[in-house]
Amino acid sequence: MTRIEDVARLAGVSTATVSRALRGLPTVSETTRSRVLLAAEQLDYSASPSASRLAGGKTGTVAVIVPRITPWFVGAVVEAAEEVLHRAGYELLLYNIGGREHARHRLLHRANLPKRVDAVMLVATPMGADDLATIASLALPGVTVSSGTVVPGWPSIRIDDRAAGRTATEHLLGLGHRRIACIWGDPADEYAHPAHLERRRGYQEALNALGMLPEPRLSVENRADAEGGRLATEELLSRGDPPTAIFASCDEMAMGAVNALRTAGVRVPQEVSVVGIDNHDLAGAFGLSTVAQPAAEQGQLAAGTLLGPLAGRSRTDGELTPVILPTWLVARDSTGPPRED
Amino acid sequence: MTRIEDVARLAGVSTATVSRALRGLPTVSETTRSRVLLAAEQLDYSASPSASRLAGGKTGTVAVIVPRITPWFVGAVVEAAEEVLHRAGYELLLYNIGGREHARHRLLHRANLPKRVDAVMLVATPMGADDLATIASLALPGVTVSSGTVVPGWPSIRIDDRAAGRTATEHLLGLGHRRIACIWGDPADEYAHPAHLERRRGYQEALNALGMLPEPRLSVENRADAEGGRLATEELLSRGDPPTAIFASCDEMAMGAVNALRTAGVRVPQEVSVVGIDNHDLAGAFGLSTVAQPAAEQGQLAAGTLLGPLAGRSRTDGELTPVILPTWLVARDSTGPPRED
DNA sequence: CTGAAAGCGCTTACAG
DNA sequence: CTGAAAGCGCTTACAG
Repeated sequence: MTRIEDVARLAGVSTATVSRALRGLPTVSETTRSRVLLAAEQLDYSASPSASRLAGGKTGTVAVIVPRITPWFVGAVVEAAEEVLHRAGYELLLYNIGGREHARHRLLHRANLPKRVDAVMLVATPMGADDLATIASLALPGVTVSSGTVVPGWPSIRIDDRAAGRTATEHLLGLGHRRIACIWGDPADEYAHPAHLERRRGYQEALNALGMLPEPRLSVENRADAEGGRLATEELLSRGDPPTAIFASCDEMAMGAVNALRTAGVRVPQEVSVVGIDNHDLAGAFGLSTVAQPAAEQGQLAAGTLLGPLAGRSRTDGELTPVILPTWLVARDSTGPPRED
Repeated sequence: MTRIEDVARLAGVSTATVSRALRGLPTVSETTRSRVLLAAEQLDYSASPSASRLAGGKTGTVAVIVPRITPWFVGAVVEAAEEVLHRAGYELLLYNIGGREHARHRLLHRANLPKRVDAVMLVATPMGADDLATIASLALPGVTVSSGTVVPGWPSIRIDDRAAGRTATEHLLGLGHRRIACIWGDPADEYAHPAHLERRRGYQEALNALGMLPEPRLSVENRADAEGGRLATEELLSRGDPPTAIFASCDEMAMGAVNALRTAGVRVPQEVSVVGIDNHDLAGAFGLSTVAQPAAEQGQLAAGTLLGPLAGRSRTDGELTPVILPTWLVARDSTGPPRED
């Protein structure tokens, strides 16, 4: 491994000058800089990250914290953020804290985040009060993406989940449906993502706006995935007097619902319509009507937000208004007018 | 930030002893160790990674290289590997080299991987001869997961893609189909993943075994996602004299195929059967028949494989037989006997 | 614009 | 089993 000293010797300058020249600091004459660059090139030199970090105090790394990796939304956000970050020369340390309490605890208490990274990005990861306090004590810059909870001092990027729920429900109402069920995800445990709750609230608001009251028996809660959607829908069907339409709080659940209906011999959308939220990668192939949210844009924006603080620019400490990205209806084949009885 | 010296002072020992005690080295008396542990606890001390790396030469980090993050298989592998790695105390640096040639080049030539990580995991990322030579010159331990190409000296974990293609096709043949189309992914560019080619070969072999010859007009190539499956299927339908069954080289394409068929008014499986490969997360909700492969297991195994070299144990340099995991048929609702004409 | 020197916070022979 | 000291390879005031 060639060291900075080798480059300094070859270029005939001090190591301090090599360091400055290679990092593009302005206090180096052009002729010196080019000499250094040439020498570094010849020796195929690049600085040791560990040494730079120890001496400079910056890690050039950001921690991306996710609750899972496989869900479509998480993957899309991380993928987009990764590109922005790497393009800007930063590394991405991935932490999946999942449902595993010890993983969350280890990350927050033992991982020593401030010594490992310069910034943190929280994707779809709600935090309890305890965790929020811990994070605040880290004094790292950060950003949250669709995380339900807001970290004081960090920008937040998200959609308006309640509005998305309203849009989905209004789509069904507009088609003429009046018996609309809601299947929604994530039971209310400590780390449940509030998005589903919000979306359900949107559903209720849309009904209320028409003077309707959501029927408790038309509301079923289950896991926020396809399997949960299937189970919730089976439960719904077992209760008798089925709805003419189902609003699901995410596309995975909606797909499970469509599957359960077809399995039960119920035609979609002729007998029952289904609408979800997200515009999952496979929603198109599924023919699923949904309310789309821009996932990649959220990842890009979030990463972009970090670039300033990473470069040392302290954030404008003004009040941080959340960035709320638009959602929009994408009507496909899983919704239609209710059957004429 | 408390430093090792603070702990040493409080415990009344040297920093060398603190370092040894905290890392669990055997050359420390139990009474000393517990004194050190207590002091570290009191001061909430944990070693600075940068300093440890610089002094010790180990990064405690592994690079996970992927071609994308959103595909189901990649996410499932990374998720499983992440858990094993973090549990063992290692960090995970994520590199998405995507289709971006400059990302691949930067990672291999500029990122200085040996100074950043102790090991590398290649997920579903085939490499050209040039890249292989570069990787070999890095002299890092590593492992490949379903990457098509094998890196000399690295274990490889994968499935038998050709056998999977055969199994899928034999399923259709067993149902009585004789006009079976193949839609398959990834055109043959330099970085195309060979899995699709192999799976298609399995399809051909299955036909050959029955004395049949694959018809060129029943074979269509397109992108390895739902959209590509849709387009390939539309092309197939436009050629007239359609098949009674379609084998798709991955589930995403299969879902796109089912969608294209339904959109064209063709019932699945009554008029045309569709089978994929992977057992994608949503294949169940989709009712898709498929040949399943164990993704999480591949991630776990791969991460486990790295643990030895990471701990300093040099690999048994014997010949590395690839670990080939089993695949199995999961018949759902998208396949059935051909229509009686 | 440039250099000498100190220092970042650990780990590792080496010696005892 | 333990410690003093050197060293890992950079960056950063400080001085000029």
